[in-house]
Amino acid sequence: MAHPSPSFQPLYLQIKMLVEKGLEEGDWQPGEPIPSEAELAARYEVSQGTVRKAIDVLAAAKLVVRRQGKGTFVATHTEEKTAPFRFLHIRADDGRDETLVSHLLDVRRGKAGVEAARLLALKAGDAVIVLTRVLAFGEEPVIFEDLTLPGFLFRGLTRARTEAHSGSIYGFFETEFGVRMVKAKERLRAVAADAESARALGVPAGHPLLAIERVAYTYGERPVELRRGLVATRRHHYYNELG
Amino acid sequence: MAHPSPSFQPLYLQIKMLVEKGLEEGDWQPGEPIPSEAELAARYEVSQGTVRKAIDVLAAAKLVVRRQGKGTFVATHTEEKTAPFRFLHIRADDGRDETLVSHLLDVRRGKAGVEAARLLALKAGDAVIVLTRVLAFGEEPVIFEDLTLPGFLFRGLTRARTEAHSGSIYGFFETEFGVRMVKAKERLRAVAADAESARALGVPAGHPLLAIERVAYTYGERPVELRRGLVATRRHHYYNELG
DNA sequence: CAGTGGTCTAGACCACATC
DNA sequence: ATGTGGTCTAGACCACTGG
Repeated sequence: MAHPSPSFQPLYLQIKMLVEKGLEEGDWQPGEPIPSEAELAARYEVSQGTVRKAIDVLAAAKLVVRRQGKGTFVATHTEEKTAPFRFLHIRADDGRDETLVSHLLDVRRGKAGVEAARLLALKAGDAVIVLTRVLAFGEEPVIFEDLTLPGFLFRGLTRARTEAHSGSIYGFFETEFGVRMVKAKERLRAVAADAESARALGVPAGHPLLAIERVAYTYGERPVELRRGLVATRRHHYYNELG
Repeated sequence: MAHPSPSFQPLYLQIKMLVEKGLEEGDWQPGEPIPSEAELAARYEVSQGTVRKAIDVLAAAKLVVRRQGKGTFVATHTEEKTAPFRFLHIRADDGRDETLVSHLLDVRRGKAGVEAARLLALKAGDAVIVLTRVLAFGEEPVIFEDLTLPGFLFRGLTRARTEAHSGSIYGFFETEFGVRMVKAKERLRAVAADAESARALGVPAGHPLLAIERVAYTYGERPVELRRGLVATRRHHYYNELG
């Protein structure tokens, strides 16, 4: 049955928002299936084609994943098979995929400075947690980075719990804190290594490094992570495709 | 009328390939409309819905642009209104959009080295044209780059003709040589400025620069440009969104 | 086998642009 | 008024998955 049109937006976008709200509110967990198209069509009293268009949009934004014959699943960062490091754009020059190892250097609590507060939509002085780590590809340290997280979303995050978790850190955030990264914006610059980062990455002080500033977002464009990384681009590079 | 299914691929992908071939062969020029969905449906004897799905794919790949009420148009790099610099990811830190000025330093013909030949799918020694230029944002020189082009595609490219053209260089390639850039892959690194680039960009020798290597492609994944740029990230950065 | 997403059709109507 | 793309429906059938 049709809803003739008591609205401005097309029906399928309204349905999309309803399903998105369900995702946001945790009606279905990451990795689990959402209701079938037929069921959603019945529930919202629209045709299956309209539900399909709605889910097309969500799938394009990678909030859900379709699997023919099985169903539509809530996207997750924890699945080995598909893409455990969807947001990692650093690649080896020779194309090998080396094992990625994280060395956690520090976890501390603090207060947000004005800049971090602005980028994370907090107030200056709000509680934050800052992780510092080095990522090594194979044996070689390649990335030295800080992650700044809003304290109220990551209560109970400790060094031990973080180290206990294997796999991508976004998988950890997802399973342990229910925070799902959905989108990110990055700004890249070239900078000279200072003493600390030079030591961490095994390059001489003053060596050129690729600086990446990332703000990552959950549903509804809400920023939930600020990351500043320094990358030694000796045998690795940042890869990007432009369409 | 339906074609029951004498094939492996879905019908709409077959239609998509037919339309894409038309684009590739220049049946319709950049900026001009392709035939209406109804006409394509009649021509290929499929339903309009199937044509729509085919065009959806082409629109997602930005080969065409839909405009409601007007038609579907061949994408172009020459239109001021939409996005004259679709592939330029360098932005000012403060978000201003300064006028972009190109200073062409050199145009010369030469032979492809092994590396350039590999990336451009040529044979080493094949004729290439190399442009060298500086891009300035406002008054400030920001990018110093080389463009290496296959000679056989850009016959008659001269310094004078290049300078005569205003707007994006991809617009120039499109209108003057019929070469349309459709996609590109980039690799970014941090490097130290050598004497030449330091002079061109107004930074001290050894200053960290963002090095961007781009291979740009036309239809069918055919590489047609190799670009190596050095970016002074004093008050500018490389912007990227991750989905 | 039944259930899921994927394709395809035919037709109605809406929103927008142009004449 | 006409032509374009955009939405929506109802129903048929295909392709794939799993019990």
